[in-house]
Formats: sequence, structure tokens, C-alpha cells
Amino acid sequence: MDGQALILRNVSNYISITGEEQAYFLSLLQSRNYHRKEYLQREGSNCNNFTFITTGCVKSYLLDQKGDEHILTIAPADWWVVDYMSFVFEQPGNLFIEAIDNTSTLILTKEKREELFRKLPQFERYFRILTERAFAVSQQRVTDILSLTAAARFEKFQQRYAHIAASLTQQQIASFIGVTPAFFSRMLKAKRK
Amino acid sequence: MDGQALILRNVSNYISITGEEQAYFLSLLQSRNYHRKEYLQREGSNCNNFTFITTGCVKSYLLDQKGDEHILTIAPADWWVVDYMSFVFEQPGNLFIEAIDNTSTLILTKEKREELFRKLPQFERYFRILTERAFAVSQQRVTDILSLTAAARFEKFQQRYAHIAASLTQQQIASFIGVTPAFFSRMLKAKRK
DNA sequence: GATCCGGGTTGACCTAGGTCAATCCGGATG
DNA sequence: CATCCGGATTGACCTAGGTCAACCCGGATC
Repeated sequence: MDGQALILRNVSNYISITGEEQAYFLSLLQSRNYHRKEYLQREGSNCNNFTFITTGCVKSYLLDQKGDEHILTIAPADWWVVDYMSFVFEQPGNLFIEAIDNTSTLILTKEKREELFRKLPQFERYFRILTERAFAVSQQRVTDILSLTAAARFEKFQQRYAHIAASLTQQQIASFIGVTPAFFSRMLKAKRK
Repeated sequence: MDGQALILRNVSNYISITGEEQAYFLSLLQSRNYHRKEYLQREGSNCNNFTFITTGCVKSYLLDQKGDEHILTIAPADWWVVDYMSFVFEQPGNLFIEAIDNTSTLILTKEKREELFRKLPQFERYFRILTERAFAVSQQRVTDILSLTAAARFEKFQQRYAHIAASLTQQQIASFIGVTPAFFSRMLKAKRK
């Protein structure tokens, strides 16, 4: 399935639009490819687009004072990535977004998105539903971090991200669940036993 | 300002609707009052409504295995509360929502909200924007928990929630930033010095 | 086949923050 | 005025997870 077909299928999970509308929607998107380790976005710059992953995989993360990486999201194919904080409040972001595989994307800029909302208000619905789901998951993540041990968080991670877990390094998983690679390694060892 | 005026003003921050539409919107809401410590929602039940706080204040939290409370959100007047995870995925929630002051609310059930979307699709936009903002803040909270010390999180909390901080107990603030009351007390002491 | 490099592992040690129980304090309640 | 109750504080001790540096290993690269 090509990128355009993928994104149209994604949209059709939530709203139904005619062939003409589909064509119009696609015309607003801009495709772009990145190779492994290339940045889609850097800390300090304003994020002014929604990026849909058609193939590959991307991570968003921030670097703390010590230079340690903390992964916020992992976006595989059929997923959107954005630095919401930067996008929504139109301020410089503190996230990096980086390809962890060679990846191809479709980009919807803020302006094009507004245009889309004007021409096809159903897309308000599409993004509303999308965001409500993402928000729910994010809330869950907050409560998980607040109330679970690292081991329990890892359990959940394995269940929820079974499909992509295999393609991630231990360092990345460790960062996502919020522990150091060293500790994560020990955790695994303890579990194996 | 009464509750209806408050919610209409809130809506008008994001979309503009006619007087007639306002009346219709209001007709879908159901008002209800709670006294301090009363539950709006309990763990295990399905959350099937959005609740707008018109006066007072509410917290949502979960209890972990040990029975310790972890506050997820604090919603003052002019704010919505929902257990998104339960609402969006239509599953039993694991949050309690409890009034921390006497509070009055306007309730929009899931069905009424769907009806609202059918009759006045602009409300898709209203909820989209609302959720995008809330999501951005939630993402920020995740990165804060992952990358900052308790003291730094408290700093941020003070800035962001200056207006309500005064009306919260230390226990509540401690739980919100993710530390125990005992540790929080020591933290304050260290700062005062 | 040597070198390099990016993981992953491991040991020895450290620290932020938790635990538990006692005590204190102020303001309702009776 | 005495009692109670829900915070807040404090001391003594504990532990999950961090730190730092050394080492290992497999698979590119030359």
C-alpha cells in the first residue's frame, strides 16, 4: 500500500469523504523522506506541521541538562507526529523528532490544515477524535509513571507496543519507560531468571 | 457570573455561535452540585460524560495497590473534567473524580455530545481545540516527570497553578507533582532556608 | 583479519525520594 | 473548655533506580 492509500484509509476510520474530497486532502500534503538518524524537527525551532508516517519509524524526545535523552513518543507507520506543545502554543519546542529507520512522511502544515478545516469541516472531527484518543493514552502514561514500578511499566509497554518493540534497541525502550539503559539491562536479567 | 454564562463565554473563546445555538447547547446540559468530598465518578464505573465546573474545584486521581493516591488532574472553575481513558475507549475507568470544594457543574453526556456534534458541527472544532491544548500540556507533564527533579517540578507547578495553589493542601500538591507528603514537607523546609 | 563502533552487561558505589511511626498544631465540634 | 481530626513535621531507616567506568560482543568497514 502506498502512502496516500495509507493515509486515506486512516482518515476513513473516523470520517467518510468523497473521492473528490480525498483528492483535495491529498493535494494539501507534501511528501518527504528521511534517512535513519535524520531530524524532522530540532529543539528550539517552532513545529508548524503535522507529519504522517507512511513507512519507517520516528521518535520524539527531549535532552535534559545532563544531555540524557528521554523519549516522549514513538511513531511507527500509520501514525502522526507533532510537537504539540510547540504547535499548539506557537512557541519554540524542546523536542527533537528523529527518524529511527529510513522513513517516508506526508506533511500537513499548520496553514494547510486550517485551509482544510475551512473547506472540509469534517476534518475537525477527524482531528478531534484522533486527539481525544492520543490524550487518553497520554493520561494513562502519566498515571503509569506516577504509580507503577519500572518493571510494571515495562510489562505494559510490551503488551501495548508488541508490534514495534522488536525493532527498538534496549536503550530506546529504557528511555521510553523512563529508566537508564544500565538499570533496564539488569531488570531484564532479573526477569529471565 | 452564573454557570451558563461561564460556559458560553468559554465556548466563545474558540467558536462563535448564535443566540439560538447557545440556547440549544445549554438545553443539552444538566446541572448538578456536589459537596466537598463527594464523588463525581468512581473507579470501576464507565465515565460517560464531560463535566464542566462552574464553581468550586475537583480532582481526578487513582489509587495504587498500596492505596496511595496519585492526582492526575485538578480542575477549577471554567474547566472540563473527564476520565478520558474510560470515556474514549468505553471501558471501566480507574480514576476517582472527587470534589475538593463544594462545586457546581454542568454535565454533557456522551449521547448529548454526539447529538450536539450532529446539530452543530462547529462543536467538533471547539472540542478539537480544547483537546489539543490539554494534550499538549499532558505531553509536557510526561517530559517533566521524566526529566526533572521533584524540586524543579514544584517550581513549574507554582508558576503554572499560582491561582489555585493556595487553595490546595500540601498533600494534594505533593501527590500532583508525584512525591510523598513527607518528602514534600522536607523539600519546602529546605527551600525556606 | 584487524579495527572500530554502537549496543549491551556488569561491578562498586551513590542518592533522591520512600516508609513508618511519633509528634505537633490549629481549627471544628460538642 | 475538652476532644477530635486532618493536615504538617520530623527522625531513623530503607530501596529503587542512577552513576561511572570497565568490559564484552557482533557485525560493518577497510
